Amino acid sequence: MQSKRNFSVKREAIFQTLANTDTHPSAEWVYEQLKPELPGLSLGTVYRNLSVFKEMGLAKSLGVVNGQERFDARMAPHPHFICRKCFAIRDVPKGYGIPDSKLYDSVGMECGVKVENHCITFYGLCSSCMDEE
Amino acid sequence: MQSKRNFSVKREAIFQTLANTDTHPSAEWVYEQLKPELPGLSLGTVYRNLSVFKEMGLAKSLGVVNGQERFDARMAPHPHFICRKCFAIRDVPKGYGIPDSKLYDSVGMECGVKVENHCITFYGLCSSCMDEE
DNA sequence: CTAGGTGCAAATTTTTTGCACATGC
DNA sequence: GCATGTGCAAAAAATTTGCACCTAG
Repeated sequence: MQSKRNFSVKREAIFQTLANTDTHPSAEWVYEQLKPELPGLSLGTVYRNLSVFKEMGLAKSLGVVNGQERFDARMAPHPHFICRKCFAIRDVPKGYGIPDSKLYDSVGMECGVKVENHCITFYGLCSSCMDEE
Repeated sequence: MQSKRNFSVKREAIFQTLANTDTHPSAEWVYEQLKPELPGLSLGTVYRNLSVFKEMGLAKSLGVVNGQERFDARMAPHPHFICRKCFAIRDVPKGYGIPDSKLYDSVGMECGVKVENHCITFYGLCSSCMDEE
């Protein structure tokens, strides 16, 4: 039985896990979440499917945080906040960031490159970690 | 004999290599640059010293690009451009990016966090890689 | 049957670390 | 001599990959 998206059961489960969390998880985290539900799942499969999602444009990498690559299925560009202590990642509402759509052209002109994308990340302390200080 | 900064000869050489390039290099790149000049140098020493510079606030990490961490000794915050094909990193003049210094407070308020830092990265194709397409 | 998906473990790659030795003061 | 720095190689950690099997259509 496959989903409407024609994903295998496991691929669909991995995608849903990624899509239904706001933790911007690592492969390991997705794997731990799904292990109770899908005892046969293997970590390599999670890695492989996350790569598939990236290629299909269904997910993007937020980069390596504390040694692990983190993923996001919210494809609309928006800034992120990363806690330097617990490495939680939160979405920052769009609007805090680059406002002008002509900026890609300006930067491209200025640097002699073709800008296709950008990302904005704020760093600091999340509320839980602030309390502990 | 040590430098005015009281660095060991090798530490100073590693720092100068980092400070005098605009390639935003990886540890490996610094190591390869210095090997002819310092045949006894070991890669572990480069990694250790780059960590030291980060702790001292003399360098910062630009994150992991194509599997390797990249470093920058220009501490003034400024955006970067990363080529998705050859992974070259270029500085983007400050001014292309977040203009308002109160933004940290706004984001902090909005998200319930303490913002201490940010980074802006543009992605696309550098001029060499554009020519090859 | 065929193509795509998966488990498993080994391999790869980058970075870190332990420890003995070296160096500068 | 002492504290710091370093070479070397092993270890650690994350990710990728080869290959046999398995499952859906």
